[in-house]
Amino acid sequence: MEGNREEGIRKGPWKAEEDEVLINHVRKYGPRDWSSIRSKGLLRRTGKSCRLRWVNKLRPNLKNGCKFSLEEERVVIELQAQFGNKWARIATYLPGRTDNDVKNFWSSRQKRLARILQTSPNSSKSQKSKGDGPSYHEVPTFEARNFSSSSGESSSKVLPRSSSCIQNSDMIKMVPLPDLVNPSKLVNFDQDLGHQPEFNTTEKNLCIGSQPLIPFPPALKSQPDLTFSSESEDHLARFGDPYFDVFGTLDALKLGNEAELSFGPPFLEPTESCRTGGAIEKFDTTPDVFFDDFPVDMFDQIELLPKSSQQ
DNA sequence: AACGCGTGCAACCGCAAGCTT
DNA sequence: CAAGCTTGCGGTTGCACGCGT
Repeated sequence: MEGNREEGIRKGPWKAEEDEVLINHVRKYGPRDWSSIRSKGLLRRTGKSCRLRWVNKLRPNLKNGCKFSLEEERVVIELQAQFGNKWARIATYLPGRTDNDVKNFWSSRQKRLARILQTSPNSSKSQKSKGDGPSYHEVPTFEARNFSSSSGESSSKVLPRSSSCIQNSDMIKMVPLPDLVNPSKLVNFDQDLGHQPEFNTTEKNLCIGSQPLIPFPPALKSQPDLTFSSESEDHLARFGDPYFDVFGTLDALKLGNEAELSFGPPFLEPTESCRTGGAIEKFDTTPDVFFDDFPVDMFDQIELLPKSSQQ
């Protein structure tokens, strides 16, 4: 429309001066009229670029440079299962996080997971001790280190695979992963994650134990609360089935015949790890270092507890 | 010390929805 | 009602950094 005025458009990393101009604009006019920033000659950036910069970096109360906490990871995982790749929507459940953050987090996670699952099956160190049969039909116990950054001390709890993982009320309620961890379904892994249309929307809150996981932002008061899919409930019901391949891919990894899972209050450590050294990254990884590489959620899909009024 | 690789993040692009005229 | 414009969203890409070899 305006011909070659495009030529003057600046791209690439933002300078501090540009940020300042943008912030001043928002102070004066609010976070809108992005395109006027360029038309007024304040910046040689497109309105889109300005908006993106504001939303992703300059907006107040952003958790910039802060790793996703375990709680946040769970929220993302559960909401992604429910909403699909609706990053903006998911981000509204995560104060201080942007859709870009969520998107990047998820994409990194996907890559990591895909890589692990790709390389694991023939890994010599993972399999050889397991014998001939499909390892995932064995019944190992499973250990996960305490994810807390506080110390190497972890109050591990053994979770026999064939037993119910539902812990008592102050513990995380464990729900087995859906088929996405079933190696036979890996081909369509991404697609499968992208849509799970069977999720219902009834009155439930996202909780860990008896605690609501996160407060829902006011803007979402009209949103249906998170729910637990019938599919997940089905997995839950099947969890006692020794042939239900919840941890199959674990066997394919470095998991031996035994592993423990530890859950409990320290596991729920909130996000204060921000800017203090990346607790998640640094959680104790003693011998079972496989956990470092392991997608956290492979074991810990959270259960959404019904509101008391519901049952 | 150098190199390669993996990862995280910032930013761009195209498309779609919503709004305004 | 339609066209143009703005805003928002999701996918993708490129770069910088850290880590292992």
